[in-house]
Amino acid sequence: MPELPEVETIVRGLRTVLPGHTITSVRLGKTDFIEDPAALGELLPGRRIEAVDRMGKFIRLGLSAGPTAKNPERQIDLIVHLGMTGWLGVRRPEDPVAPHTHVFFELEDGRELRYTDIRRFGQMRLVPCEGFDAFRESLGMEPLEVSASDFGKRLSGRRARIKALLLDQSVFRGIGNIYADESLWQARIHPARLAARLNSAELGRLRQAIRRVLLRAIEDRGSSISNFVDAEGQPGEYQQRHRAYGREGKPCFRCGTKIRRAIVAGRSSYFCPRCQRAPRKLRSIRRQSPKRK
DNA sequence: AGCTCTTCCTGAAAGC
DNA sequence: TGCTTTCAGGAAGAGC
Repeated sequence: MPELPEVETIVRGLRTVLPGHTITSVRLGKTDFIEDPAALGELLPGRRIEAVDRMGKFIRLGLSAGPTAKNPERQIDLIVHLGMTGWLGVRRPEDPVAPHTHVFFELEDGRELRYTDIRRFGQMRLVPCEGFDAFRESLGMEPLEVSASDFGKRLSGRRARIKALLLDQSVFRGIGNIYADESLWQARIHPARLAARLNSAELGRLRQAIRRVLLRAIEDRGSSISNFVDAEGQPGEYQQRHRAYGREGKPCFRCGTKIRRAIVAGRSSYFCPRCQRAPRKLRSIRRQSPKRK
């Protein structure tokens, strides 16, 4: 569910209600997605939430130095990744608790910041300030901030399929399966094209397509495919603008050809076989995927 | 370097 | 109806 626009939507919601508030205690359910569960209870109570922002698909809560806790002088970031089904939002204690809610951060005003994650593919960890640069450098560039020349540099010479690189968070951070397909459709580039074979016009179109798609999706507060809701519990609307993702067999919005689905980079990929021409090599290879077992 | 397959987990939808 | 299989917005690791 959560790619860059959905995470941005969650972050914007949290930013209006969290900064300035202090975590008083932490309650945990299942913790197998938390790097160091005990550290949450040890290090977070007494810290004030100073900032809420997003890095790719990661949410960062910037926390003040602790009061009497150990290492009181050090600031810490709480880093949260929503995985496939994660959700983070603020509720009152009397509000019903959604199933699969596994972390409650109690705030000084009585409210609770809750983390819910059905599949627990999310991640939660504390990153001390001295570890932050290393963390950030493990991620690629923000797709909404990358210049045209950096965009080209990141992809030039790469023999991987363009879709695989768009999904690679160390190249650009924040693009997932939906927005990769939507951007490639918009740019009229087949997902299985090798990045090194894209010409400069195609690279330019792709960068612009990514920008347009992501910005519009953020305006629409993300895509709600099955159960994504924002920090307030409202669904997004961008799914109504999908042009490729999930549209197998339906007519292309540009040319009317039926949208096809194929596995590229190990993921379901939707594209228009007419607007997005397959690379020559590929047409001979890769027909049927062998059924295992 | 890059590809495919597997795994983590739960639930919805499709298949029989 | 009911049981089984497949698939899902993510990502890391193994093996080739």
